[in-house]
Amino acid sequence: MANNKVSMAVIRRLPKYHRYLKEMLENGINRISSKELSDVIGFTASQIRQDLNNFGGFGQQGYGYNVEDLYNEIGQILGLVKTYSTIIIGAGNLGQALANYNFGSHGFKLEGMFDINPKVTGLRIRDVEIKDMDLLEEEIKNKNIDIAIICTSRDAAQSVADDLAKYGIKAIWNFTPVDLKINNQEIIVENVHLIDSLLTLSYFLKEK
Amino acid sequence: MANNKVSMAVIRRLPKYHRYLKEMLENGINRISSKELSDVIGFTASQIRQDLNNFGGFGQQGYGYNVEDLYNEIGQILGLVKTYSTIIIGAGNLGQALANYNFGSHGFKLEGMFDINPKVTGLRIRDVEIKDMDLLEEEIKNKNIDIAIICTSRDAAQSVADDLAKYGIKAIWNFTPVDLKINNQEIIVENVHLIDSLLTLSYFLKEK
DNA sequence: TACAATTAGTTAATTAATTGACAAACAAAT
DNA sequence: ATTTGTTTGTCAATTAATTAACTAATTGTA
Repeated sequence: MANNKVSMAVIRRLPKYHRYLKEMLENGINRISSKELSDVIGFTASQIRQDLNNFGGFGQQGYGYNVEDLYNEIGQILGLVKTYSTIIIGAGNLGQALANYNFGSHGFKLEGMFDINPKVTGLRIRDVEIKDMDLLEEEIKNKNIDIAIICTSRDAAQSVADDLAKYGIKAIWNFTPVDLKINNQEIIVENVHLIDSLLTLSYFLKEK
Repeated sequence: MANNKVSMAVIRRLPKYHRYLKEMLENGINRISSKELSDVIGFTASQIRQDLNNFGGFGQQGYGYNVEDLYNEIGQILGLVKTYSTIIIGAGNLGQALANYNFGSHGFKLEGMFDINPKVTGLRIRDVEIKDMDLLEEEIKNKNIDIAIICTSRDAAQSVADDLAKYGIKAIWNFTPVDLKINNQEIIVENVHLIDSLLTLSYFLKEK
């Protein structure tokens, strides 16, 4: 399973499956067919079966899928079996908001926050101290940080990303309106680009 | 131009064109070919030409595209010609962070913030007072609000969205981990789903 | 136990998206 | 004025993604 390359379109649907299955689990539903899942999630039943079969046959003919098993399988596929250590670079409004966001429940532990601004360094958000950027390298190496969340200004973003790459970060979750260029193909970069999302909304609003 | 239905894939690339063209404009570049744009933006030159031709022939053979004109054309397509009035529902960490985010520069004006929590109502963020939810209907109607940004808890999201629809909102930018169900097809809903983005990152991290 | 109903997995068909190719238009140089 | 090189817009070809159809396994029921 997962032998041939799975398309990006499929991968980006997985979190949605995961979300809906969790909800069903919480509601005590323990069995679901692709048809029923289709009705609530909005993908076609055929697509759901295709998607899941990229990773293996999790269902059973005549029965459907066991909700708990499928939820766990998808969690495994998404890598939610271990805890990832994260840091936030840039402790402005967005950085602080993300620090307060409850990613911990999904297995992402916030190990540190960094900023150059002396007005915020020393402050603590949810028991995590905001440290000066000078301590970044040491922290990444000592605590073996997996994921850096970049919430700096647009101008600082690329240079911070270069440093992170140098210090051995494994993944970058980027909230700045910049497409980060990282030479090392081993490093995962996921961009959020909030403005792009807002402009897409704006496009459709104008169309009406 | 823009006669036949433009695909979602194309529309979601427009903000990226807009971003890169703005940067070029700021750097004093006033002429660009699809080939050159391809090199910096990462789409193929063919795709760029196809994308732009969904909306009209903005270029000229032998010359390329005028950066300023193209930037303005895409801005127009994205609806960035008028100012949209927005409100934020849910003035917790994320709501406050978004209030401080500089969307104003793109033509989105924050007209109000709302929360049920008396600990935050009355506070002011960037000159915008956080009001009680009781005043939501009045504000939307009086100030003719275009876009509501939902930053409430997961549990409150759908009920807030139902109210917004009732009060005549035109678009919803949703930051809660819920797929909002709005019957009125005229209302635009754009979901951000930060967790989905993080889980996608997690997937690729696990793959390594 | 037999039979009808259900449903996953899989292959085929269809549709959508991307890439390639090329003629016509234009710019720049001689 | 002519020629050469560039580059778009567009059509065709290709590739990717989605949907439909079908088979075989299993469930539930009589």
